[in-house]
Amino acid sequence: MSSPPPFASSPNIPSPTTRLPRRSAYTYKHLSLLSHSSPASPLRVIAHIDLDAFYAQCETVRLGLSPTKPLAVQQWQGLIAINYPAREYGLNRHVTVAEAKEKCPELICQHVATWKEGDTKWSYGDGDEAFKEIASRKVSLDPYRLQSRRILALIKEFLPAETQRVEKASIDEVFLDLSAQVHGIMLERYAELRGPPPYGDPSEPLARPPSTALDWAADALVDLDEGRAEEEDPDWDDVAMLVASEIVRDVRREVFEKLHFTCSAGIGRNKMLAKLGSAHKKPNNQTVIRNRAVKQFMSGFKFTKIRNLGGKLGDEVVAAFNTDTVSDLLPIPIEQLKKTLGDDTGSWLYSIIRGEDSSEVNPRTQIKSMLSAKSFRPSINSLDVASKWLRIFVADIHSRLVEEGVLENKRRPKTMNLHHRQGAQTRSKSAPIPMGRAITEEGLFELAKALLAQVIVDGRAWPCANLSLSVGGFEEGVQGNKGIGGFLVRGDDAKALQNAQPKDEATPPPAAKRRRVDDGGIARFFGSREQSRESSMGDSEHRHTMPHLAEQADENVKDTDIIQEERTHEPDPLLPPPSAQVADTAPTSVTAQDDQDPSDAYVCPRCAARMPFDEQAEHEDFHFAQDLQNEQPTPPRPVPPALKPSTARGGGSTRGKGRGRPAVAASAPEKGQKRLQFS
DNA sequence: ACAATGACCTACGACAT
DNA sequence: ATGTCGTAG
Repeated sequence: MSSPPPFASSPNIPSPTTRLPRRSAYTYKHLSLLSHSSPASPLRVIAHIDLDAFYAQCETVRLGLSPTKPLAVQQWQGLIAINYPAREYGLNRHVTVAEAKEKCPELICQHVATWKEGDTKWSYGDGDEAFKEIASRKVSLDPYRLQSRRILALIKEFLPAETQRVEKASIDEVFLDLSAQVHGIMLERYAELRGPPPYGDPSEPLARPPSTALDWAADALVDLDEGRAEEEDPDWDDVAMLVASEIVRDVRREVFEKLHFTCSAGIGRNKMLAKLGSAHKKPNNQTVIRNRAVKQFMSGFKFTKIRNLGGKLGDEVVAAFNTDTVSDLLPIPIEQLKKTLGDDTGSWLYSIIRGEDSSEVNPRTQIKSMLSAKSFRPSINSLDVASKWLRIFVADIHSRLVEEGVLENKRRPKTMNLHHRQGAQTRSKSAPIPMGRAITEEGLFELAKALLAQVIVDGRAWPCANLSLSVGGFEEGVQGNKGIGGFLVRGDDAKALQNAQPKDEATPPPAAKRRRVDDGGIARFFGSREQSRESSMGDSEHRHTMPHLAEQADENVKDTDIIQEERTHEPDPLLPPPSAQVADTAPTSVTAQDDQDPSDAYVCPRCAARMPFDEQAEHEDFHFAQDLQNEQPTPPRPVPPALKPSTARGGGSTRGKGRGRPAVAASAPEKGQKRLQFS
């Protein structure tokens, strides 16, 4: 327990004077990293927001009920969500409806919406009735997706666009990287943070923040680490947390006032801590895990509560070390973790139980796939019945595609997957969704049937216990998409145009030309017939940005796919802006700021380069980028846990290098890396 | 009172081929 | 590119 606190201002060493240190543990560099939401900034602030009993709240809101009434969401005979008032009665998932009503007679059990064969839309109905018709209905989570979208949209609207970084983590959770916004607010509030670093040296510590107590309002604060006192003066990380906490409170208030949903939130220096924090106090509360409280907070947990340790990997760790608590794991040396779990997983675990997690908030709010599925209670036994379900899946997926903006061609899926299960065996088939033509229900249906046919041909298909259909590989509409994929597609379409002969319009594509029988059969339904029908509906006009020339060109399709996948990663080669040339060649001989500054020029405090004022921002960006490259030869340690127990660990063979994450990750074997970013 | 459970539905990502 | 598996809520 006497391990040194992370930062230099440690009160560990009895200071000769009882006076407080006047310097912050944080530097100008840390502050600058903060403004760029860099995971390397120790000042980083991440929030996790989690809607309280989300499905239940959706129903309460939809029905206009008082949120104090106990309510549960029913699916067939089970309960899949229980609101907090109902939990007071000791209800939990998987009491049956009958048991629940016994414990809480006034409980409202609302059944989820369902699709019924032949329906053009899901609908709400009586729960008993739904259960009777379980064989002909499937549940729809659409109402919840809709609310989820509204909430997400509101949050994105509320946060300043310039600094927002929002990741949709699930239907009822988001991560916010508040670093950049917090940085801006801190500069506004504290003039002492604004200037350039003394001597132009970014490694100079910041001045200490005012030592007045911070006002944490009603936030739940986590207990401090041992040896830390509440009276210990705040540093800038505390200030950053406080500012973030204010933002989160405002977000939550907005969501409540505008949409009537309550949520819980966690605020911490990374995603893992934020996530643990949001679950700490529910409902309708927010928890701040200050850096000075991280150890205390973490040590109380079972590590199986930590993301990625809730499954097989967690079991493996439990088995290997005979404990499920964080605190029991802490004394285990990293070498032993690595030996037992593999290098990557071992060092990832070592960090994560110490509250370190450098994973980034992925600014992504759109879904990547959608799936519609049904488990068959008595299994089904015929193609006929299966086809009927495929119809429903397609209707479901198609209507969701419409909401996704596929009709306006904003985004469209590339592939379709069909999963099939009988008993323990599970099989899946997938196929590309023909490009360049409108996506129609009919087309999707025929494609789905073709996939099912493949499964049946493959082997025994009946009785079938589960079927699911999904579409994925969503691509941006071509407007905003400068990716080479889109470019080549365009080129290919053009080629297709040249090759295509009028014959295609008149006759179905000659089957003889096709090597693969499956392709042919499928593509026909997205072919010219569908196409002409679509265009007559005036749909294709929407896609003017990408000239899908109304040609179907089966033979050419195979040429198109090759490059598709290579959507290159972003790290643009950090080209120094013109004004930075000096910096490149003139090393860090920063010494004298001999700026007798003629007021028409800006002189960079770091490299003494002289430039017009309006190039200053760009130039600073250059240094920032350069710093990133210089100080973290390899990205500090994102090291996602190597999942896949079988391969990642044991053999220690890291030869799977060809795949996985881009470029930089390749330089993984870091020697004597310092990992100084936190200490 | 509470934890652990199992079935279900949806979604994401890694990896093997 | 297709298929399987692990994880999570």
